[in-house]
Order: sequence, then structure tokens, then C-alpha cells
Amino acid sequence: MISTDLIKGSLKTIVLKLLSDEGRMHGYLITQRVEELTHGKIKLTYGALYPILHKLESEKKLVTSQEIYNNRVRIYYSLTPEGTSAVREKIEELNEFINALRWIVEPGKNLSHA
Amino acid sequence: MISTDLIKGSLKTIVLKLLSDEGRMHGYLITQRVEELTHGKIKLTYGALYPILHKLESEKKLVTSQEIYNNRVRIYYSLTPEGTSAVREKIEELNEFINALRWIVEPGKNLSHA
DNA sequence: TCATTATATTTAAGTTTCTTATATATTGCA
DNA sequence: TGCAATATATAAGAAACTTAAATATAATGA
Repeated sequence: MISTDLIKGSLKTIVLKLLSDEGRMHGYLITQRVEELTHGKIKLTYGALYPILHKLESEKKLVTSQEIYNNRVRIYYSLTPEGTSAVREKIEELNEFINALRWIVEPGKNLSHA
Repeated sequence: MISTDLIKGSLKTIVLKLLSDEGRMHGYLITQRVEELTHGKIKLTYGALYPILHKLESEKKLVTSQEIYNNRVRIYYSLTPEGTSAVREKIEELNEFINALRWIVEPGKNLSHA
């Protein structure tokens, strides 16, 4: 598990990207997929996730729809067109960030400037 | 310039890594080198930097020494042995983080599990 | 000579973003 | 019957910044 300080700022981008790749998802599933995709390195807690989802909804980047599954209400989240273009920008920024970190970590190697 | 949210959690690691690579540095120089190394993508503000330096000093990860240059006091920071081993751990964690982000961004590619 | 930019450090107040803890409720397995 | 997994939500508090302001010297250019 990676220190939470490091992860903090990227959670919103991660949520958007997952919704972009996998379409409709409910909150619980999002936490599971993040853990799966990152081999347990990143764990999204509910206390972090739901406020993020609610905020993204209020920003019109995603919409919700309810579904009953096994007598339980599930709330599905999916991207709006606005959310879809937000993902593109966020991912681009995340790639820049990854590159910037690599320039720090491996200052010798002349890495891509993309 | 990358969104500050993204960068937040990695500033301490960046400072430690720079001191590890370049030895004695004063605060102002650290901000310059970060900007240089990251091609302006990451800017360390003084309001962020000095509290980080002071905290690392109180944690005995670095020590200070003063020097007069052009009638001005410069405060140089350098790693203690404790700081040096902290760098190694932090960099390892940062690499894990970079990989985890790449698993999110490029889920198709089977990237290293290092 | 005067103004501006660069150099250099510091700290206080405020915001954001999470962490931690708690609450609630159903299903399935042992 | 009890525990683990499934599923969502929110409140209180901590941490890490951002922004802004204060202070001071040197160098550059108009």
C-alpha cells in the first residue's frame, strides 16, 4: 500500500478514468477495480470515494441511475459528455505528472517530453 | 504547470531526492532545480518548501548550516544518514506509485510489477 | 538615480482533500 | 448464529498545501 499522501490528489482522475474505460459502475465496484488494477497498491476508501462521486455529479461530469439488485439499491455512475472531455484533460495532466516525476527520479535518462 | 492537487503529496519526496542527488542545497536553489528538472511542470512555492524543510529537520532527516554569500545569509540543507535511507524508501514508494498510475492510465499494457 | 527583477527566508490564515469512525442494511456461507 | 462480503453515506478531524504578506540585499537597466 502506497502512502496516502502520494495518492491523494490523483483519486478524482482515477475515478473518471475507470468510468471512461468501463462505463456504468457503482461505488463499491469502483473501489474493487482500483485495487485490482493497481495490484493492491492503491485502495480507495468509501470516505474518499463517495464525496468525490457526489462532487463530480454536482459538477455535471457524471449522472446517476438506480437499479435494484438482490433487493438492494445500487447507484450507478456514468460520464456525461462533459465528463468525457474532462477525462481526456485529466489523463493528459496525469501523464505530464508521471513524466515530471520520472525526470526527478531518473534525472540521467533523457525521457520523453510529451 | 500541473494541477497542484496532483503534486501535493510528492513534494517531500522530491526535496529529499534532490538533496540526495546534489548534496548541500539552499531553499531557493531547490525551487529552481525542481522547475528546471521538470521543465516548468512542477513549481515548488516557498510557502510549501520551507515548512517541508523545517519538518524534515525536526525529524532529523536533514541538518542545516549557514553561510554568508554576498552579505546575505544562506541556509544550506543536507541529508543525515537517517535522511539518506529515508530517500531510498521514498523513491521506492514513488516508483510503485508511478507504476500504479500507469496501470490505471494504460490498463491494456502489461507493465512491470517491480 | 530610481525602479524593477532576482535573490533569499519566513510565517499566518484559509482551503481542500482526504482519513477515520460510525451508521445502516442485506446476502450468503459455515 | 455469527461473520464476511456487499453497498452507501456522512460527520469530525488532520494534514498538506496555497495565498499573501513581510523583510532585506544585489544587480540591472532606463
